[in-house]
Formats: sequence, C-alpha cells, structure tokens
Amino acid sequence: MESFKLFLKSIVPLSDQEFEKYSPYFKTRTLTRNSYFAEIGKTSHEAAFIKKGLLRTYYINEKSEEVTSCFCAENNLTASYKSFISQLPSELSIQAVEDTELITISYNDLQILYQKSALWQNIGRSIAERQYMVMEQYASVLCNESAKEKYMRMLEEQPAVINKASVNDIASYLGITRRTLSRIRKEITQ
Amino acid sequence: MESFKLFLKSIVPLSDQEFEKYSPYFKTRTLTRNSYFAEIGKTSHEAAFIKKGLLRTYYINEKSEEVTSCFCAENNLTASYKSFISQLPSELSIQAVEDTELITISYNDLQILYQKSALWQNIGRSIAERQYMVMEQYASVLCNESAKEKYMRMLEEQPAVINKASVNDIASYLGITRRTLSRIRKEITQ
DNA sequence: CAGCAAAAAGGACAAATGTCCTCGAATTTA
DNA sequence: TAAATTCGAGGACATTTGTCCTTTTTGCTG
Repeated sequence: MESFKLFLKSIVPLSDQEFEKYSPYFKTRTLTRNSYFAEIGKTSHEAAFIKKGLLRTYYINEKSEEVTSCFCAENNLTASYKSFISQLPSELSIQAVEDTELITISYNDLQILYQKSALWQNIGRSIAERQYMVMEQYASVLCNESAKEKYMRMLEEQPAVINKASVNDIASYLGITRRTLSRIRKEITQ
Repeated sequence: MESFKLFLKSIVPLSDQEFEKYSPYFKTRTLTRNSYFAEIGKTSHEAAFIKKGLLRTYYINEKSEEVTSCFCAENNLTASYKSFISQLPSELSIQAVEDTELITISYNDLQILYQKSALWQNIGRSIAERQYMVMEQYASVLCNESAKEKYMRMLEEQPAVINKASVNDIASYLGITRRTLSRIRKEITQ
C-alpha cells in the first residue's frame, strides 16, 4: 500500500493516520497476463491503482479493429472512467499486458468515501483534473505530430511500454500502421 | 444566467434556491472578436461558461506555429484548466472567434465555494470528470481517423464552428494542413 | 528439439498528405 | 474609394503513410 499512499500524498495533503483510516476500503488484486480488468459491454464497478505491471486499454472501432487508447503503467490509476463514473456498460476493455498487481476500490465504497469526507471529494476532483490534463496533453500532441515524432516521443516518455507491448498495439496507440512503425524502427536502428 | 443554471442542473441535482444563493459569485462579461480570455504566459484566474459566442484555444508548438487545440461553443465551459487549477502561467491562449458573452468565476471564489459546500465539491468533480470524458473522445477519435473522416466528423458535430472559424484554425485543430483541408472541401462540394 | 503458429520485418506499389508556390477574392485601412 | 493586406483555392511535385503481400524471426507445445 506504500506506493499508493505516496501517490495520494502527491495529490493532496494527507497524514498517515488519515490514510490508515480509509485503507480498509481498498483491496489488492492480481491480474495474470492477458486477463481483463474491464470488458466492453460490462459495467465497470472498480477503479484501480497499478502497484506493479502494465495495462492496455482498447476499444473496437467501426471497422471492428482493436484500437489501443491507453497504456497504464505502475504508480498510475486506471479505470474505464466513463463506465465507472456513470455506471453504464463499458465501451473499453482493459487488459493486463503482463502479470499485474492492483489496489482497487469499488464504486459503492468510493461514494461512501465521498459522503464521509471533504478530503475524498477533494481527492476525487483532483484526480479527475489530473486525468484530464494528461489526456489533453496526449490529444494535442498525437494529433499534430508525424508518425516518427510520435514514436520518438513514446520512446522518450514510455520506454517500458515499448519493450513490453506488441508492435500491433503500439502502432494502434500511435494511430499509425504496423508497416509504418516497422519502417520507423528500421530507420532508427541504423 | 438561465442557460448556466440549466447547464449546472444537467450535471448535479440543484434547486433554484441553491442556485440563487451562489449566483453572486459569478460575473458576466463580454469579449469582442479577437480579444483574449486567457493568454500564454499569464496565469489564468478565471473559468467561464459561454453564454453566447465561440472561443478558440491554442498553443504555440516548437516550430512556432499556432496549434488550435479546442473550439468552445455556447453552453460549454472554457478555461486554461491547467493554469487555472494550478495557478501557474498558462501554456494556452483563449481567443474570441466572434463577440462572446461569458459567465465567469474567479479561482478564489471557487475555492470559497468548495469550502462552503459539498454541493460545489460535487459540481467541481463532476465537471472535471465530464471534461475528461470529452477530451478522451476527442483524443481517441482524432488520432485514428483520416483527414477526411476527421473533417466529416467535425461537419457533423460542430457545424457552427466550420462556418465561423478560419480555414487555418480548422486545419490545425484537425491536425492537417490547409492544403489538405482545401482538397477535402473541393471533393465534398461535388 | 522439431514442428507449428503467431508476431514482426520488409518489398512493391498505391493513396494520402505535405510543401511551396501562384492567383484571385474578400476584407481592412488609409 | 483605392491600395494594401489577408485569406482561401488550387497546381505541381515530393514525401509520408497505407495496403497487400511474402519472408523471417520468435516463441510455444508436444
């Protein structure tokens, strides 16, 4: 739980006692490689902090292709947010790229925390704001860079993902084809 | 203020009395065409609801080009969120595309509202969650569609913006060049 | 360890998009 | 109103990226 405590402390001021008080609401859970944390069509009742491992979020587009929209690594949060927030069926699946350890909270328990304390209201709001800013960055950057620029950025910012995820998934995450990614990789290695 | 009240009611349950109670914290303001609501380098002390008009958000990339990251139309919120939330200098400018009427709240007043009531904590969190979901949609969609698909989507979802904004700004919003946009428009009209 | 299947690399060509430029129309300013 | 400026359309060519395919490599399973 230590890493999760540190994560929360990076968001809001939080004493160890306060953390201890609320920690019973959180459960730890392990996902084996390729198993799912959320699935398309099923309502997502949990949000998670990733203690160890890597998760891939994807949806299915009109051409029935998997499109990877996010890689979430250690010390980050993951959830099918839309589904979790609205408690409606998920449009996203979240799958473990490797064996992964999670710290989770259920929707119901989170609502209890929100009612119990302004602290949690604050954490909830700060996290939403934070996720928004990350997504904003991702959006504006990826839409205005060339395939090579996007790959170079990923190499810089998410080197661990490059090593663990498949070429297919990396390409769809960057919005390019496998063929283009292959060309870029060749160009870089020489 | 009526449209703003309706907007809030679409987010959280809110009685007319509650709205009246807090409405003194909000100011109305008019921006003339081409004037700024936020500017790069200046800390943004206000967030706004757009009563009427259209705003364009942009940043300057490494090649010193303006990149339009967002068009915000009537009945939506706008802010240089990162700057507003963190109270650090803005990386974005927000400019009026046409004469625009805003309902604004200052950072300080919003903090007072957050302290005063769980209702506003809730509104703040819900809005952040909402903004996140909008951005997520924008990101995943724009990064995996062709130039033409992106333009067609914009034509469908933001027809008013197409009519009001310049070709340059629309192109940079879609992450394509003017030349490509010109080609797409020609192709569509015949 | 051999054989199979899945994943990645890459060839050949096609299509999409970008770059650089010119021209005419629209808009602003003196 | 005339001149100046900005803006949008589009020609010609270069570059990037995609499509379809085959070959090579990797990893798994019996």
